[in-house]
Amino acid sequence: MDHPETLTPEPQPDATATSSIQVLDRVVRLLERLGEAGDGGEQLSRLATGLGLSASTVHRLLAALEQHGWVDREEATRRHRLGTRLIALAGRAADGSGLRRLCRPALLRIAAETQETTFLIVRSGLNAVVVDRQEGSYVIESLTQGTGGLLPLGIGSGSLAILACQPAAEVEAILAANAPRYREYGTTVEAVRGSLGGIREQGYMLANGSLIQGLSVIAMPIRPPGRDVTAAIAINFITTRLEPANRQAWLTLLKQEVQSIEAGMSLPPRRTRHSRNGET
Amino acid sequence: MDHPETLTPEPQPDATATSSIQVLDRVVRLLERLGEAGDGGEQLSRLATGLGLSASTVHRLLAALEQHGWVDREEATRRHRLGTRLIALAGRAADGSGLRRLCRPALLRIAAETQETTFLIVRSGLNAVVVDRQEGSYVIESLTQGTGGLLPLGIGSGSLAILACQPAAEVEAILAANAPRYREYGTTVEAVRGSLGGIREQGYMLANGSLIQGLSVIAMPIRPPGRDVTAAIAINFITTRLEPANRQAWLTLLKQEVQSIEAGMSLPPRRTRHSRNGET
DNA sequence: CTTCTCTTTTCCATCATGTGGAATTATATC
DNA sequence: GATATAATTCCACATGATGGAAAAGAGAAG
Repeated sequence: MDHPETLTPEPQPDATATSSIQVLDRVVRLLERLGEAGDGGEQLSRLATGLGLSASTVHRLLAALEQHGWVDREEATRRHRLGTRLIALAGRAADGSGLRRLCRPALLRIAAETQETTFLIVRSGLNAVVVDRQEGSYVIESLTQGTGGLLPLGIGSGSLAILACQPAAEVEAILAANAPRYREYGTTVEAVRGSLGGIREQGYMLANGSLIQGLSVIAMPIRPPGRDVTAAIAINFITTRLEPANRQAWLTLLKQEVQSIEAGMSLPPRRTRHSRNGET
Repeated sequence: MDHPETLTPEPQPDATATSSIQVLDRVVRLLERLGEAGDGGEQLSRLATGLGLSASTVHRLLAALEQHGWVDREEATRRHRLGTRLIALAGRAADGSGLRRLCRPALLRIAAETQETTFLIVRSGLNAVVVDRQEGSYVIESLTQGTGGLLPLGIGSGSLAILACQPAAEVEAILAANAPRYREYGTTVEAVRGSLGGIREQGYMLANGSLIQGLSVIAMPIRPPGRDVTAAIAINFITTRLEPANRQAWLTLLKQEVQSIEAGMSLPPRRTRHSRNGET
């Protein structure tokens, strides 16, 4: 039960969510660290020290993960990176709720109409994740998130729109938990909390270069009748391109599309009677 | 009679790759099964029987996965589905190799020029995965794969283009391994093998409605100077829109873009030491 | 409301399973 | 070629994952 580590300064002060299954926790931390590695990938020894695990353990984990395609290994450099199989898994995850499929036509229409890049954003615990993205003609790649992009709830307009629609108690919990991260983005809990009221009243978030210089965003939460709000659609504009004249038109368009999506979700969760009778 | 306890066929059906870590294997199988579940998600008991595991084990696994955001749970229906966190992880996986970032501008240009939907496809073990996708004006959603789409190597034009560029020995191994799956797609090992020669000669794959009725595809492998070929770009056309007059133009355009990508990859960080010590 | 059935969750004794140190082999650096 | 560093294999050990049993919930039917 004791860990007589000689060189490890701290056992694990980080304590990223620890569940009842040790291996799993380690695998998750391992993959997350791999995700942070740059293009070159990461080498075993570095991962081992970074995670505070023995090289043999990391080696075993990596080998197992590689067998499942969750980790790819460049033979030449002997470096590891996240495996392509994860991409396939995530594709299913994105389709799983049906939300992406449901929203894609709307994203397409909005992107086509506004000529701007449009996003579908979904809550993921304390974060917001870009689930789908539709390019407009004006590409502002470097400033915006790609599919799979992750931001703390409260950072980014779509993220704010989602946060604003959570129950009050949960909002506070989220704010508290994310507080340390806000600093990284140059904002504070107070500032974030301050934005929420307006969003709730108006039903949308309008950012005029407030998060990123020169980038304006219109974001609107998707509020399915019965269920929780966990998604939003956001349109990114180069600030100079979002003229007041257009703004109202885009808001109307967005509102319209969102309502149509919500209508599509109002069908009650399909009740599945277990009629499966394959094996006996 | 309800409990299929009578047989307990095999503790390990061994159908899927089994690594040295039992929990991991189970988690992978669990997630994959969740991925196959429809929009409604899957319930614990069904997962348990489907995987041949005890309910308590599955419960523990699900709880742990949920803590990490890898599984989402709809409280109302008590059903489980793949978690949104996986989407974020996959985003990093897709960016990890730098390939997606490198290719996106090309995808954008091609999609803009041809007005058709364009794909970046990457090898993932025995499969090919859609890593990125750019919509054109003509949306043919239902026929084509979304991001994360998975097909066996050999099925689909991009997939074929990648397969054609693998070393001969590996091609045969892949064909043999995928043979059972080809049948599901209405083709055979021989047919697939037959297509490869032409691709190698021409340097691209042109499908005129051969895989899917009415859908034509031009696909070209990305062949980085030193490394293995693991990616391809594909353009999907409604067959009637791919006129012979345009075909050559699109091929030229594609070739040009691919070459530019290859040029961008030609600066690998590490030099490749030539220590042949393979299997003998 | 009561009863019955099916599903999910908790508990716990058991031992299979994953663990890390040490030894070995491969690879990079000088 | 020599040295240093990283990757891999081996192994005895006890930690941590396991499944059965039983409790707690959730519906459905009477």
